[in-house]
Amino acid sequence: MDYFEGLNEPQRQAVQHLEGPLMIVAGAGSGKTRVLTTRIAHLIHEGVDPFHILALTFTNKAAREMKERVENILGSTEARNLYIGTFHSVFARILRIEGPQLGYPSNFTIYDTDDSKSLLKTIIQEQNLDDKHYKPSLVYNRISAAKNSLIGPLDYAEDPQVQQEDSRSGRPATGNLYGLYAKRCFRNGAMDFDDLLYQMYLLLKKVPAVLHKYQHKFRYILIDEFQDTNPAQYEIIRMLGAVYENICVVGDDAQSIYSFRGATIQNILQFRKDYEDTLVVKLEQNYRSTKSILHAANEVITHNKTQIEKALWTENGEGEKIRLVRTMTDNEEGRSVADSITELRLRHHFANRDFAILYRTNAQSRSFEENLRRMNIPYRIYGGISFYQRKEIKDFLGYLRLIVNSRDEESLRRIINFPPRGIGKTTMEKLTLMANDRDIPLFEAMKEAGSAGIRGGTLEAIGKFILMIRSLQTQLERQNAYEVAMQVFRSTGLIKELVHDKSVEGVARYENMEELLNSIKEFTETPTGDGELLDKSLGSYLQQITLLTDADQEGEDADTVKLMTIHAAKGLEFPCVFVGGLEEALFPNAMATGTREGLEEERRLFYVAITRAKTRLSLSYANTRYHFGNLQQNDPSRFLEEIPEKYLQKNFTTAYPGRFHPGRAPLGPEALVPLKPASGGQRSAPGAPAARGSDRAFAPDDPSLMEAGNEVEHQKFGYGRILRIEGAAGSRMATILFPEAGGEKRILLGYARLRLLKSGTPAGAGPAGPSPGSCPEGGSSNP
DNA sequence: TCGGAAATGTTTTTT
DNA sequence: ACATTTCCGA
Repeated sequence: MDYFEGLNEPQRQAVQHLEGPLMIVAGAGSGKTRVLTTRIAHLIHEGVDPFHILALTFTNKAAREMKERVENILGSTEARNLYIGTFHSVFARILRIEGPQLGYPSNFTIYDTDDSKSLLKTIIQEQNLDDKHYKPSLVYNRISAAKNSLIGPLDYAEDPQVQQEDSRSGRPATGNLYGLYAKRCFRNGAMDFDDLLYQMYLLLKKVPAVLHKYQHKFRYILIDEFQDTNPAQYEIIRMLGAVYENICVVGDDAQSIYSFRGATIQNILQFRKDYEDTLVVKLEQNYRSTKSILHAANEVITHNKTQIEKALWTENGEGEKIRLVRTMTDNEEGRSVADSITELRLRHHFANRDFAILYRTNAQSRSFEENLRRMNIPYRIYGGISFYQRKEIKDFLGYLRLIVNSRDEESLRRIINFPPRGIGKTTMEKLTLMANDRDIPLFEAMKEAGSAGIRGGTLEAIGKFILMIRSLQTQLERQNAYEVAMQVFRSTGLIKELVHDKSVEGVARYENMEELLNSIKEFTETPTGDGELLDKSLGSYLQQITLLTDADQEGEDADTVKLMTIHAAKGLEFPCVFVGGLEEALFPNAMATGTREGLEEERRLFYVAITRAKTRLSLSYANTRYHFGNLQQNDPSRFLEEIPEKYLQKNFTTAYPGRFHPGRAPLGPEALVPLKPASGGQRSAPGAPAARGSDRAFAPDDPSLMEAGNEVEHQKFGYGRILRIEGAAGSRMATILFPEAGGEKRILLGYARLRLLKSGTPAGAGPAGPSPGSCPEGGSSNP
C-alpha cells in the first residue's frame, strides 16, 4: 500500500474514507486528482470490483488523466473495467443502450449547439416568428437552462415565473417553441447536449428497472469538479447513489465558473443537507504555486462575499513577484508576451510547453498568435472552432449521420443540396410542410415527394438521392466505419467537389478531410473500445466524436506554448502563465458586471487564472484594443487593484508617444499607472522600476560594441552597468547590474536589446511619434 | 436555382 | 475585422 506514501493528513483521510458520503473541499493545486485516483486504487485494493465504480468528470481530458493515473497504480487490467468519463459521454453510452425505452433509437444522433440552433431557427420560421427577435441562440439558452433545471416543456408552460420572464422580454412564444423543439428532436431521433442529462434523468425516473440496474452497478460514485454541476446532474447522481450512498464529491467553490451553463454552488450546500453524515475533508495545502502567487490569489478571492471558509497555504518558496505589464495596444500586448517568452526561455531554460497564455475571450487569441508566429515560437490554440465543427467536416459528417439515422433532419438539410443536385429551397419547403403535417421524419416525406406536388427533374433528383442513401445504408452492417466513410466520400461527389477547389482554403479543406478519414481509420483499428464492446460501426464512431472538444485532439505533449481561455485552463497548471486583457469591460466582462453574482463569478475566474501558475505569473492589459474592428479605450481591470502592491512588479515597457523628453527625469510611476485615476488609491511601490524612454521605438545598439564597465539601458530593467562579459563573439553573455530591477541579470548580448548610454542621445524624439526605421520590430501599426 | 455582392451581426465562458 | 446571411440579377 505504498500509494499512501507522501499524502498529507487530510488527503489520507479522504482516501481512506471508503463507505458513505464524502465531500472533499479541494483548493487550487491541493492534489485533488491524486486523492481521487488514490482513492479509487484503494477501493479496488480493498476488494471493490472496478465494475462497480463510476467516476464522472467534466472533460474528456480529466477522465483520461484519471484513468491513466489509476492504471499507473494498479496496472491496466483492473483499471480497464472502471467506468470513468464525462457526464455527457457516460450518459450517452447508457442512453444508447436504454434509450429505446424512451422511444429513441439506439443510434440516436447527438446535436451539437450549432445543430440545435439551426433546428430552432427552422422551427421559429415555420411558426412565422421573426428570427431577428426570437434569436435562435436566445431561445436555445432558455431551453438549455430549463433542461438543466429539470423543467420539461409542460412544466415550462405552466411555470408562472418563467412565463412572466418570457413575456417581459417580449418572447412569450418561447415555451411553445420549447415544446415544438423537443418534439422535433424526438422525431429526428436526436438528443442535444442537455438531453444527454435531461433524458437520462427521465429514464431513471420513468423506468424503475433501469434505475435499479444502475444503482446496483454503480455502488461507488465519484464526482469531480462538483461546484460545476447543475441541478440535472445533481439529481441524477442522487438517484444513482440512493441505495449505497457511497458518493464522493470533490470541488472548490472558489473555482465555480460555469453558472452560465446552469451550474450552481447550491449543490454543495444541498449535498450536506441531503447526506447529513457527510464527512467533509478540506485540502488546504497548495503544492503548485509560489507564495507570491498563492497569497495574491487568496487576497483577490477575499473580495467575494459568498465563499466557503478556507485558508490555502504553501510550503513553497516566495518566488518571483507577479509581473504587471501595461501596453498601448492589444498588438503590443501580444508582442510583450512573445518577447517575455523568448527571454524566459533563454535566461531560465524554460521549454515552450512551460508557457500558457490565458485570456477571457477567444477573440483575444489573435494578437498573441500573430506575435508568436512572428517570433517563430511554436504554439497551439485550444478552443474556438473545434475540428469537427468546420464546415467541410460537418458536411461530410452530415452524410454519415444521415446514413446511420435517416430520421435526422438537420443532417439531411445540410447535405441535401451539397454538392448541388437541384433540390432547392422551394422543394424543401414543400417537403417540410408535408412532414410536419403528418408528423413523419423529413426523409420519409421525401419518399413520397410526388404527393407533395413535386414533379419532373426535381422528383427524379430526389429519387436518386434516396437511392444513394439507401444503398449506403445497406453497407452499415457489413462494413466498419472507415469502409463506409470511404464509400461515402467516393459516391457522393464530395471528393470531386474538394479536388476541384485549388484555392488555399480549398487545399486546407481537402487536408482536413484526409485527417478526418485518418481519424476514422484509426478508430476502427484501435483494439480497445474504452472498456466497451469492440463496436467499430459508424454509429459507434459518431457517438464519440460529437462529445469531443478541441482539447481532446492529439498533440498534447508537443513542445508548444498553449493558448486558451481561462475556462479551458481550469484543472491545468503551467510553470509560467500570462494572463492578458485585464481591462474593464473585458475582464470582468461587461456582460457579467451587472449583478453581484456575475461579478463574483468573474473574480473566481480571475482566481482560477492566477492559480494556474506554478512559478511565474504575468498579468497584462492594453490601453486600447480593437473590438469589432474599431479602437476601444479601456481602463485597467478593477481586479488588479485587489492584488496588494507587495506582490507586484510593474514593467511598463511602453510609454505614451511624445511625452518623454531625453535628459529630463523619467516619468514618475504615478503618471504611468492610471489605475483608477479618480480614486487615487493605486500607487507604485517607491522602489518600483520606472519605465524608460521608449516613446520613440527603443533602438538597441550593436551588441559587439558593449564592453565591461559600460553603462547601458535596457527596455525593461532600466539603467545598468556591465560587470563582466563571458563567451565567444557569437554568444557573449553579459552580467549586468540593474539596481532598479532588483540586481544582477545575465543576458545574452546577441539577443539582448541594450542601448549604450554614453553613445549620445538619439535625435528625433519629437511628439510626432516613432521615427520610421528606428524600430526593428517594425512598429506594426494597424491600418 | 445559383452565384456574387451587399448587408449584417459577432465575442463571455462549454459539454 | 471577419464570417455569415441576405439580397438580387441571370
